[in-house]
Amino acid sequence: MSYSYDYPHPAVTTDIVIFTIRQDQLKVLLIKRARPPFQGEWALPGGFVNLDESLEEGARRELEEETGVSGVYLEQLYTFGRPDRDPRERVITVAYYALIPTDTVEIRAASDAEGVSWFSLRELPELAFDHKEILALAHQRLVAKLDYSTIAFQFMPTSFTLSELQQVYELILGEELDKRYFRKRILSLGLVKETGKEKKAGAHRPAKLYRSIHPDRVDVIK
Amino acid sequence: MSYSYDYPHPAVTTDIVIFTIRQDQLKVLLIKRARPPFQGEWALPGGFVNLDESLEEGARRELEEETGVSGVYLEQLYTFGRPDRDPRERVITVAYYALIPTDTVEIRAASDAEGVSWFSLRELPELAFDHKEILALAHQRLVAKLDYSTIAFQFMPTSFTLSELQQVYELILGEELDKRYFRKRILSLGLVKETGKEKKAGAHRPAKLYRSIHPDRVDVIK
DNA sequence: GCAAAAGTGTTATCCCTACACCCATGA
DNA sequence: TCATGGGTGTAGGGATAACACTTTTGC
Repeated sequence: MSYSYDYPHPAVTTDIVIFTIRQDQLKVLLIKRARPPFQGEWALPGGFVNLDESLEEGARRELEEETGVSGVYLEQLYTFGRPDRDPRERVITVAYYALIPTDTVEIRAASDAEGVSWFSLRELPELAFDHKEILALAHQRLVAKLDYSTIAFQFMPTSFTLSELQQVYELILGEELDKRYFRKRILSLGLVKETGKEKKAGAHRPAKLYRSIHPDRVDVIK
Repeated sequence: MSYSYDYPHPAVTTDIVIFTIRQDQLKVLLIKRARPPFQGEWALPGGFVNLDESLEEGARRELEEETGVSGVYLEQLYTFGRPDRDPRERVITVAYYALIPTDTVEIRAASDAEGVSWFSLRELPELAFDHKEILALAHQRLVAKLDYSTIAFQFMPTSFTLSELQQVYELILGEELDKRYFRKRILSLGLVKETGKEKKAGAHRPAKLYRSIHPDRVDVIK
């Protein structure tokens, strides 16, 4: 079977930068390429877009194939199309990034052996294609969005404490925040509400649990 | 001549939202489609990406073909890929937006007869494909960037008065700004400098002319 | 001399920041 | 009772917002 066109067509893929927080670090999912080009090197998960699916559907399909996760936050990042970015043929990739909540149970990447693994942004290996550039842009976008949106909530489980949320901000920003100001600011947005439950976590006062008012939405704030 | 692939490939185009300021209005360039689909309807300029050019090169080529203009600000906006957005075949379009300075001499769209024309954002015709959506997103991006970048400078000629710059902000934002605060703020950025020349424009005090320190760059501010 | 846009300072308000102690719990 | 993280208020400083009159020119 072969497909013919009157003029040349590029291939179109989606690549996904999948972020999560594990072990108090911001991590990204990479897969070890099983085939050339760049065989044996680490790369972002991704693949060709089917002709009957939208770009976002393609990205979600790849995301689910690699991690088994669905229904998480996914946003288009940028489209990369340098003519020589893939040695096989002209490949244009529409890059997305996804945020996976911290409690999402055992996603496939748990097993290192399969060639799928979480990497801290501080300890990235060499990456295939222009994936280093894609990852850097995704990270930059994420950091920028912390400032003017509720994107960080997408890393949180259904209910969470304000200290947990603050830790997520601190991890991504790489700096410590003032506890009182952080709490005042988050609560003043009116975008989280108390669940009425508490989280007991050891020999100290239990923390109130909150949940997002719009768990499926990222609000622009400020 | 025909091109064959082992699996189906989409077509990839670039479409460009070309903004300028004319007649005290924010305008966008549209072309009347000469061929089906959507023959006779207005659409954004754009076209297929050549296999040996990058996406941005393709967009600049289209921009120059439609307007004769080169060297202006151009930024990737978003990639649109609904499977049914073009009735002919699967077409994925990488949308860009461009800003053209107000003084750029007679660009081709001047002649309405050729089926190329400037439209005020307030008086848009029906648009082909999903171009209404693309244009709306470009406008939204432009408005957002006014707030935290020097993108408005890209509409200005090489030298300009602060009142002219303020008018551009007011036009795009659709609201009046305080003259003193505006001047203080712009000057405090340190991104414009006096040319030493003045602009005489009628029966009133001449205005100092300024120019951008980085005419080729959009700085993030605040 | 008058009409028209250019140019200029001060004050009040709000928001952000910095900062330290008590509370509830488990061991 | 002690160690641990949860939870709370206030005062000072800096940035923002509001506001009106004088200057320079062409006619």
